Amino acid sequence: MTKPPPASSNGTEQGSSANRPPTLTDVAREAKVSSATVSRFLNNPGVVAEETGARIRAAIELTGYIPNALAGDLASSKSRMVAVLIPHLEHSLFNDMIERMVGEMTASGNNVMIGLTGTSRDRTDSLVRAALARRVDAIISTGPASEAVDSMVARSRTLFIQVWELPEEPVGIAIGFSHEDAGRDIARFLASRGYQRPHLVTADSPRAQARKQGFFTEWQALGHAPPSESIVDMPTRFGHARRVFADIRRMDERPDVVVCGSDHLAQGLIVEAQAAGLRVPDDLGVLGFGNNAISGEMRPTITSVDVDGARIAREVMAAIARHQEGKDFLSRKIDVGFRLIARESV
Amino acid sequence: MTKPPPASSNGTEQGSSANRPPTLTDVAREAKVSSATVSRFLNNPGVVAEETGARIRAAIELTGYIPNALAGDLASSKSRMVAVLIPHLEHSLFNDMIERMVGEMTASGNNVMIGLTGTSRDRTDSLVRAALARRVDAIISTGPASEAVDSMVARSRTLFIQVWELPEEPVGIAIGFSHEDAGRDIARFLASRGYQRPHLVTADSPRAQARKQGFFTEWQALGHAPPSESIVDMPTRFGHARRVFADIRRMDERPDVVVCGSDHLAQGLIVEAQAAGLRVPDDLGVLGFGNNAISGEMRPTITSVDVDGARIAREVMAAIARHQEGKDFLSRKIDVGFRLIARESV
DNA sequence: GAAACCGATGCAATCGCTTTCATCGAAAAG
DNA sequence: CTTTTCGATGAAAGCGATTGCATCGGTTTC
Repeated sequence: MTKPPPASSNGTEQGSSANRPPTLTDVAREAKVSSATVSRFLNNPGVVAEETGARIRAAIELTGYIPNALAGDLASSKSRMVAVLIPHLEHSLFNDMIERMVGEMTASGNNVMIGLTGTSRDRTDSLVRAALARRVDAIISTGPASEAVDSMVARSRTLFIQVWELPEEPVGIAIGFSHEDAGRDIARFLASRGYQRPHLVTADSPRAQARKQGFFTEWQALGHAPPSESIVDMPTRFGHARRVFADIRRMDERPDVVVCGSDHLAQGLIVEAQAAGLRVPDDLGVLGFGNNAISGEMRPTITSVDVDGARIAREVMAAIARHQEGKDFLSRKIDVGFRLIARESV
Repeated sequence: MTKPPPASSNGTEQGSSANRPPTLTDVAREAKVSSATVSRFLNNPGVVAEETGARIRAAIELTGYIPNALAGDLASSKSRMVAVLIPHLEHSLFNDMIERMVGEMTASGNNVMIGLTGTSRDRTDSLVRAALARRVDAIISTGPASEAVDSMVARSRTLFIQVWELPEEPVGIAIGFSHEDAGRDIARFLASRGYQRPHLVTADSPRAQARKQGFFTEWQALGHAPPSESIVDMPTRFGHARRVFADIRRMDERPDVVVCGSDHLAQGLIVEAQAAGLRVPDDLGVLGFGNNAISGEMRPTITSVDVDGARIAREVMAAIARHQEGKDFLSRKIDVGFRLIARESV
């Protein structure tokens, strides 16, 4: 339907329909109002008179005007844009959360700039810098940045939201849960199921380490010997399963359950175990993390730890909204908790 | 290391260290040069004298200056930012490609705005609009937009790159391959393996339909009866497997191979088949699409169609570079092809 | 009927950079 | 020794919006 004719028209004196894209002023001229009014119409239609609005709408249609957000953001010194920083896109535990956030942000007229930090601190730093340079309204990150950047962020008006984690003293605010508690609960759960020799697969990430820590402590507090362990690189993924399974088969005292850092890895282990003729969970239990959609659909279904990505997304949105209204935060840490979901694989 | 002291300093007359973030001018004053020089230093260090550069660097350090990209982009009317539009983040065939693109873009100082279009044309349109409003250098999309938007894009200076597809007349340029050819090759391949009754799982997307079309045509040209089919919603994912497998079991003439729209679905089918006691590929072949990392790691490994995501990413980067230099394109369509990778599952 | 108010709009000053053009001293060319 | 050339810098005009303040009819209010 929208089918703007060839730009030009019965424009006033200046035949300004050159080649450059139409500006607010062009629209204003066309609608015979000031550019201020057009701006108001665009940002707050309520304040302009019905009939004027109609004229402006027509002028926009006619000229094929597209607002220049760069100029608008500069003038208003806000960007309607948030940055999301995650380590990876493939094999990410966060995709579900991100997908929801992006959806909600977009729906509320914000845009999302995405940055992949990898595991390098430097990349994170430079991405934070880029985000600050764009004057984003908020930076959502799964990890902390360096101290240098922390202070940059602190000095700026930007809200820094760390998700999936609850550091002692967050730079901005944190929305997440205690990975140590998660590790502890997993230990208790496995103990309650009568498992004797868990094998931990941990990646070299702060979060994974915290879970491991929680697990170790509790497991030993429950009177067991320390569990065995495999280390994998980040991110924890399906493909790691072969090596991990090989590790296990090589051990003298075979583990009776494997605690994985992600559901994808858990899935991989199930596949490996089955390929080797083992039954899950009878011969080997497998526990995932993150409660990805697949865990409910795998055979056997995977026991996992659920983190409410939707809740995190909502809290993030709420935090941004509060921040934009200039309100303060009741608490700088929001614990969204986690839930161990018992299914068939353990 | 970077540890900017409390902003203020022995600044000249104006004690302008108020509360607002430092600007170019602040840095300039501090370094006793004009703001133009600081700007030059930032964008093209080569043109400023060694010693001046040092002073500026120091001033930046001292003030904790972060350039305002909004202002910069407005002034130079380019944004060093590209938009990437994909249907979903979870279960996306494109993640690998996107990850590479984001990596390369970031490395070359560009930022990436990500948009999730879902399957709605409207969402796509409004995201394109948002991208144009931000005056992105390029919009990379896996699908076309509406006509209305097409003309907006055409009118703008923005490069529109459609990936993973090769439409007759791309709006901007297209980097992809023929899905119809892929379907055809799959048909030939299965025929050459002696399969008789393929079952197609297709989603209601143009690309999936094109592949199906190619498959149907070739399969029948080879003298076979039309294959059976299951329809699933987008995106094609692991979880669809249960229903699809149930479909198959219910059929009178059981298929001997299932052609899936993604490796995740293929994985799901293998899991279902095995859970039902079937052996893959002996009792049932399974063919994936996209050559995700898992396909080489599954048991059995999954025969799939590989699309060179890295190549697409490179071509995209090259196209953007060419476009930024104002050069024209030799061709508006770049065929990156595809490769059928035979593994164990078929 | 004058004062106060109000909704709708215009004027013009920003926002923080980039970039053209001009300037200026020093080195190279004549 | 003058004239060019050149490298380094400054002055200032935008870039395209937003927004505080002023204006101006027309209502209300008393």
